[in-house]
Amino acid sequence: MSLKHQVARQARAGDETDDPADMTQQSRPVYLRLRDQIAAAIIEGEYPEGEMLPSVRAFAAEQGANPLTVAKAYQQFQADGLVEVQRGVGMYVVAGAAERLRRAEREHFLAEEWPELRARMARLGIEPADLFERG
Amino acid sequence: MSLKHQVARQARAGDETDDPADMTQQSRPVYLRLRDQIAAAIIEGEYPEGEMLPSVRAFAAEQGANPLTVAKAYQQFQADGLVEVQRGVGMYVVAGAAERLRRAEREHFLAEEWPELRARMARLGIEPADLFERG
DNA sequence: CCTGGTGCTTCAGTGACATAATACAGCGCG
DNA sequence: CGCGCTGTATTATGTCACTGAAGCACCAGG
Repeated sequence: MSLKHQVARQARAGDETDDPADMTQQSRPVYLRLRDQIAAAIIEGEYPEGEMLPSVRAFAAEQGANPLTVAKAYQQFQADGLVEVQRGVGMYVVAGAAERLRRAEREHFLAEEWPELRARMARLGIEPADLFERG
Repeated sequence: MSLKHQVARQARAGDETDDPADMTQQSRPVYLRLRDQIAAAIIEGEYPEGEMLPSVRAFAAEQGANPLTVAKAYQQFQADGLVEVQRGVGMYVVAGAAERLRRAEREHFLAEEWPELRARMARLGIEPADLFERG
């Protein structure tokens, strides 16, 4: 068996523990998973600007989640002004949301994640150049 | 008003920090933080092979954590056979642990993390050149 | 022996997370 | 208007990860 370190699979409430000997799994909360999923969809134009996002109920049914959980994921986008809420109608992607989102995530990645990622790669003996040479 | 349990793990989309009450930004569990820290120390030879790891109590006191939490972090290493437990004495780093650990983490990184990391970088429009201009 | 170090087990509390059921508020359309 | 869709608020329930405190089991040395 392999070493099981810093994996981050998903095994949240309601899931069965497939491995009784190892119950130490930090699972990503559902609403954060959904949030990332939606963010990626917006950036990639899957939800075009000006278009309506799936309703919380529809998206919840599609993802097998609770509408409240979906609402929690959506909430962060409206808090950031990336979607406009028309109560009783739906939530619409505002103009420039995709670019703003990409810019913000890009900045966050370069400033926060990359440094420690680079240190970790160095520790593991991985050269950054190697990663882009292979397919 | 917002939901009662808002976990503003944002710091990403949106520079308008609307809510200063930025509490637990998805704080990584302590035992996982410690585990990574120890893994890095083993790989870098800070805890040489054959040497004893700090006792759970000592390490807990040093890190300001609970001994049980430290034990939980250690547990994964002994489960993977990277440390040898001598009950009543201490936990010792087995021979070849550093290399095995590096190899395993490297493998995991390349197989699991890198693909989606690469996809995400592509989505964010990050070129390899961008990564080295800052470092 | 006994004392002090180790790891390890048991019991318990707190809070986040997710879900459910219910109800309310706003909008569009026939 | 009434119906059906939207998001939102409220309350309650259940589960589980995380953490902690106290105590047990083991070993070495005086």
